Amino acid sequence: MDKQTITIYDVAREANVSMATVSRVVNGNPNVKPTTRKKVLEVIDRLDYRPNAVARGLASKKTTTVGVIIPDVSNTYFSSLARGIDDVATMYKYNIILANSDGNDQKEISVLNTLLAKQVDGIIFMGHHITEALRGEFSRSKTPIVLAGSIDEDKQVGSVNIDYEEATKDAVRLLAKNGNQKIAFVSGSLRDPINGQKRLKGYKDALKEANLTYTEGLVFESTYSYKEGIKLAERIKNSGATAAVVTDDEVAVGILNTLTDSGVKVPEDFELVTSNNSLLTEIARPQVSSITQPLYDVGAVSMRLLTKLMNKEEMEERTVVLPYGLAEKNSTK
Amino acid sequence: MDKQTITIYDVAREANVSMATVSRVVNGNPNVKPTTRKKVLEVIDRLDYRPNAVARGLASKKTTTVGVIIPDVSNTYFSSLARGIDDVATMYKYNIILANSDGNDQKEISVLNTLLAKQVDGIIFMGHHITEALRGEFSRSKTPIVLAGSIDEDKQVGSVNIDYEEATKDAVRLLAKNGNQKIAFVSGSLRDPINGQKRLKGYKDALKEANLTYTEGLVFESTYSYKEGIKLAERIKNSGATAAVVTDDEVAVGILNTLTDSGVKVPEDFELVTSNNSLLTEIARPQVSSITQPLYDVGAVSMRLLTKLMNKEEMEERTVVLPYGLAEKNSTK
DNA sequence: AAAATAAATTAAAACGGTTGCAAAATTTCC
DNA sequence: GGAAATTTTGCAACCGTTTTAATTTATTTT
Repeated sequence: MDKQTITIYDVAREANVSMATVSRVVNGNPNVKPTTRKKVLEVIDRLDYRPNAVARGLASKKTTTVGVIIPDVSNTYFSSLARGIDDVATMYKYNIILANSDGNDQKEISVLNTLLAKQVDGIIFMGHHITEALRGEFSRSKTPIVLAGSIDEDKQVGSVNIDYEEATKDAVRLLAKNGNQKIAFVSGSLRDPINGQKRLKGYKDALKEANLTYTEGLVFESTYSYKEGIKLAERIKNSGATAAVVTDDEVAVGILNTLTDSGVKVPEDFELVTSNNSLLTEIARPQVSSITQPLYDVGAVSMRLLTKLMNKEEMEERTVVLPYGLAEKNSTK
Repeated sequence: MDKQTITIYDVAREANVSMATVSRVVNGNPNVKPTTRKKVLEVIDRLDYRPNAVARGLASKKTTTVGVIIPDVSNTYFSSLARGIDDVATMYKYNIILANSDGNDQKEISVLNTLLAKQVDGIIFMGHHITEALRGEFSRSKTPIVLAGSIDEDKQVGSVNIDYEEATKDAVRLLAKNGNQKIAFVSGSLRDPINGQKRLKGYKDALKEANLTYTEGLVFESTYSYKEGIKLAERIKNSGATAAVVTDDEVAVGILNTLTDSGVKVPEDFELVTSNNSLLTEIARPQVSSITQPLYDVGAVSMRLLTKLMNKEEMEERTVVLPYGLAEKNSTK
């Protein structure tokens, strides 16, 4: 009953050659006489033969598939990276298996293992905090791995990021220059080294530079959501801060809208700089000044780097740092 | 040099059983004596054996992988669907290969073919307009396919959607009820049957119902982007419309912000209803009334439907229509 | 306790390709 | 025209599982 699938063997028979020759034709191997190639191609076309990628994968030990571990595709930050990843993957004839982890330590490990079981040729990992266990899995596996928009001290794997520390510093500098004495730092989990180490350090350093004192009371940790921003607004206002650097656009806009709705004038009474320069910053009124990150490129470059690792190409540096910018809009003076 | 991979054969040898028995243990086949099972599991654990999914796929003709064709992951509408798809996929032990098509006819076909070559067990397709060529590929392949948030007359494949026609009708009814005589219809490409057939029909029907006349001058076709909304605002205003149903939130907010910035009072002078109820509708000021669609669920249900098709379960209906709602916020009176 | 039945296990054939090596065919060179 | 060199081709092992049919072992039945 099954519309039986036609195999390389069928093609070989019809074309009066061996499977080996068909395989060579399919793989563009040059050691085939032009006339033979033509004959085989005709049969392939006539039978509408399509090589079974699974069988190929088994025989060649290459699946032309890479695994992508992502906290949440429906989050624009990550989906922008994902888009960059897929575009470059496609360019190099790879497909991506996309797996959401919710940034959950357990899921990250289990998903990593299923990806390895599926024999992906490489892995791109996006996450917040890399646990010791995960790091262990990373080094155990001989499959190349690249971190995209995620950092880890252990430089065993490749990674692509921007200089979060300097970027945050620039943002705080701007706020300090504008005369703010109390600048809040509103970030996601400080467990994420991007926040807890890089950005926080940038914040502290910039304060010091401006002769401002660091107080824990001005540091706010939150989850990434608009609602969280709304909740936070009151507390930030009460802290006496007159400005804030925020690491997430949703949170930033939540704060902005809440303050504005309660009569606070932005930027006159309160200044705000956020970090991802997403569409939200354009839509909000006033528009929100923001650090700009080349998200798509971070993804694209990660995948490019991964292709090099998969090809075992020699390379200078596997830790890439992309340039960032600062877009001054209307939430800063 | 290669940390050589350990195979089912190694486990068999170490455990003094045949590969077949190991295979049964791994697959939870009950026909294994408990003591044997235990012995094998110990060896598996000791050797840290992990079944090669590619070999399994070849032997069993099942890859526990489904292909997902998506116009653009970085678009929140689709990434919401994608998230629902992946969650249910994970629940049923499937992984997804995600491939962006940009809604491009050519890419859709080529991507479909590589997914089939990779022997995915099923496919979820999201797209705007299904060409004859694509439909041909669909029916040629015996791999189950489900359309998510996409429609096609040809009911050969499964699909999950909301009733776009009724939803649009409801939105227009609301605007008509509020006294608007000239209601604009701002949609994406009319080539997409969701717009060109369903929604447009709902729009026309509602107009008729309210004794309003349909004019082409009030129909605006645009691409889905904030910028496009900005451009459109002026034209819409000049059309004499005092209200609009918009099919995309970015476009809607673009229109809203532009009108507001130019002094038009919303909802007093102009009313607006959009269609996806994304975060943008909350962030914009005033907040935008919107049709509500269970995007995550559309994805989730699509995947659930696909699992049934992959299992060859008998079922009544493979065309699922999920409920929608209408959230009245501040862009309508 | 032998015969019949059921349960557990094994051997070996797929699954559909790739690839190293040897053989065959072709071309080159004197 | 024939040996040597080169290009094409085919053979067959291999990739790591699943799965069927056959065999062995254990359990019931009488």
